[in-house]
Amino acid sequence: MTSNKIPQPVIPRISLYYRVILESRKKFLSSEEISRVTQFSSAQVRRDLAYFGQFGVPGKGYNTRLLKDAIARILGMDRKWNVALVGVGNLGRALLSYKGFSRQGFKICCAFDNDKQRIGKKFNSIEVKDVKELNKVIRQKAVRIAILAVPKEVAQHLAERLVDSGIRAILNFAPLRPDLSKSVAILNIDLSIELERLAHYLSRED
Amino acid sequence: MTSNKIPQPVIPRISLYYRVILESRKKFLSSEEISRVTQFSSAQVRRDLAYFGQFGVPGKGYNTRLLKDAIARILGMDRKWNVALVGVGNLGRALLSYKGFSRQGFKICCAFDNDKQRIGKKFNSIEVKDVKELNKVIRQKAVRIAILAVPKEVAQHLAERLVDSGIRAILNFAPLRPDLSKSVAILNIDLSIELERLAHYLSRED
DNA sequence: TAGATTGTTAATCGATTAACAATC
DNA sequence: TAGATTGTTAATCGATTAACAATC
Repeated sequence: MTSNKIPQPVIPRISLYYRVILESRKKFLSSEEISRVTQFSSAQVRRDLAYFGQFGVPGKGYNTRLLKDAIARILGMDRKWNVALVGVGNLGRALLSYKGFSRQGFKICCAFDNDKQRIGKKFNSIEVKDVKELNKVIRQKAVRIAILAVPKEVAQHLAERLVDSGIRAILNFAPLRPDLSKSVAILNIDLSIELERLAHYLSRED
Repeated sequence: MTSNKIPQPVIPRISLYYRVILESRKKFLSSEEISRVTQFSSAQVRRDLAYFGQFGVPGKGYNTRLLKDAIARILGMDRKWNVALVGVGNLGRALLSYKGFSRQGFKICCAFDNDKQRIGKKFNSIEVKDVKELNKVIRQKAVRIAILAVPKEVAQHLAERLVDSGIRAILNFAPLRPDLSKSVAILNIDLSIELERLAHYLSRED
């Protein structure tokens, strides 16, 4: 029923459809209407949704309330997720203060650093713990998602410790791709690579 | 010579090869060696590089110094890039302080905000300017890359103003995809979508 | 019923890979 | 020369799209 042979790009697109639905006040939305807002073709909208079931009504479109619930379930947004944060530098603190996460059901429930200056301090009412306690705390709270915002030199090591602690999915901001068991999901947000893509684009221009 | 029909995923991979080359102390690197580090197949490494020319020596591999220079040229890393920052909230300040950018030739040369509390303040020796001056300053400095780190409510408007000011490439952190002329490159870093991908992955697991 | 829009299939497009002749 | 590795082609794989019968 769920993901049998779903193309990689489908889930991120479904997230975008979800936003459109959340913001719509209409009872029904057609694939054509979703297409207009997201810029994906209506055929793609229908195909993407059809991977997960039959949510539409021919001639009318998709019942917004039902589709919202269906997508929430697909994306795991029908529940709350605890998230562990490793690294409370500039970026880590920015993420701690970001209100958007909680609005979507993600709660940073613990934060770790190795810097004595930071340990014990509170940011956004989360107390920074010594990274030595990482394993203990994550196990105890049964956290499964982590955000890794540490220097590249320690990223591989800490990613491994996260997995040892029970983490199953990592959002990694270090400019290094940790090499982990294939059963752990890791998404790399690599700002240098994105900037290089832009620089390449401009270099071609002139 | 440059990009005629280069598949989208090529440039980000080339960025990763570039890192491997920068960190290698060997005179020659084979596609097989690059493959081992990056986890892309050696055929893919050769194919990707071949889009841009013939850099290798059959039987030996790629001359590291020559390949480094070639890729630097491809990625536009053979020069410096000025970058404008719009939005000096938590995330914007984190990006201002990030040392990694300058190491790669990107320099945040100006920063803008609409918050009186922030205007005039200096972060990392960059003075925050009133967003009203955005057009004037960006034109005058002839900046072509911008980082957009503002709330989603104002992202579309500010993206348009950036383009009006001469910006040709935008790294956007707002959870909204600005709709711009196709001739402007825009890359969206959308943390909500990435977290939803992870949540989806975990939801399938159990 | 007539009009609208879904869900799905087959055709197309785009990217990756395997294999190997060419070459150092 | 023998050994190694490139650059490239053809085959394969994966994702998107166009089209339309089914259906409300």
